[in-house]
Amino acid sequence: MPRSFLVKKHFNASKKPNYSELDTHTVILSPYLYESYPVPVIPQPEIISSVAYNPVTVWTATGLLPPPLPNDLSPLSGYPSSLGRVSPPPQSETSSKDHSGSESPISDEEERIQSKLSDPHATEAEKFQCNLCSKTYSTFSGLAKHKQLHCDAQSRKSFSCKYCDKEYVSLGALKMHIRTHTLPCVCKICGKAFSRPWLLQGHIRTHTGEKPFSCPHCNRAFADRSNLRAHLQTHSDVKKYQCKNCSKTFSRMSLLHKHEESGCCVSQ
DNA sequence: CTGGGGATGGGGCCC
DNA sequence: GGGGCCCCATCCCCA
Repeated sequence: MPRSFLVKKHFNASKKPNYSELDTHTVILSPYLYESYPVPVIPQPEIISSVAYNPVTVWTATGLLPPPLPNDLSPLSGYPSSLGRVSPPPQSETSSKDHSGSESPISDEEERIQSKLSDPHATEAEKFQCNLCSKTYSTFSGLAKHKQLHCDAQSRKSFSCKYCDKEYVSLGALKMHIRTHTLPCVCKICGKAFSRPWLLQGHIRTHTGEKPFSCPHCNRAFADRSNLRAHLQTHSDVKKYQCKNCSKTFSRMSLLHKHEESGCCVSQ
């Protein structure tokens, strides 16, 4: 899966991009002032109607303050249940999970049958017509169900992004998606932009060195919970991702993929 | 080459 | 409806 349209990040000094060129709309505030935390700069989008779009308000310092370090951050108390469970198979195409694919799974015929089954008068002449697709129903409830499950949802699927082909059934979903284009959350130190505040928050930890997630088995600490979770796999004898052929286990799916690509599964 | 850490994106859920 | 958070996934880099 492509990592998205975001510009590939390079944190090595030798590869550090000129973030000031990323977005001419961004304003880089003076660095090293994190007692006030970064203020996101919202490019004024023209991707949706001005009526619909409601720019994100300026954040307050409290809104971006790093979370306190609760005691239950330790994986011992908070993680085992999730860590122990088996991950679902990876999605073959994440874009298929977005809101654009939210059509009702109920076919027209099934819907009609459902409508009739649920209504004792379904055999009567159909007199309730959908004003969107002209389909007729014998009862109002049948029509209402149709509109709720199918037609209204389709008619609402009209919020499309001007930056890409994606469509969304709700304005909120579109707004969130648009943030991935406009990247309104800008780091005051390096100017890097993010789509969501918590992404920026995690990024800020790379500057501050804050690592609130500590491993209960060793002295390591991590700035990101997911990375701690991955690290905990390294302490496990039986790791989460197993090769179907040689039964070797790996702490990360990427390692399993590498293993498979190296020829283990091909040779058997 | 392999394993692991760092960084980050997106969907989903909850409030 | 929106924001915050969680979880999963992935890419990149390094030892």
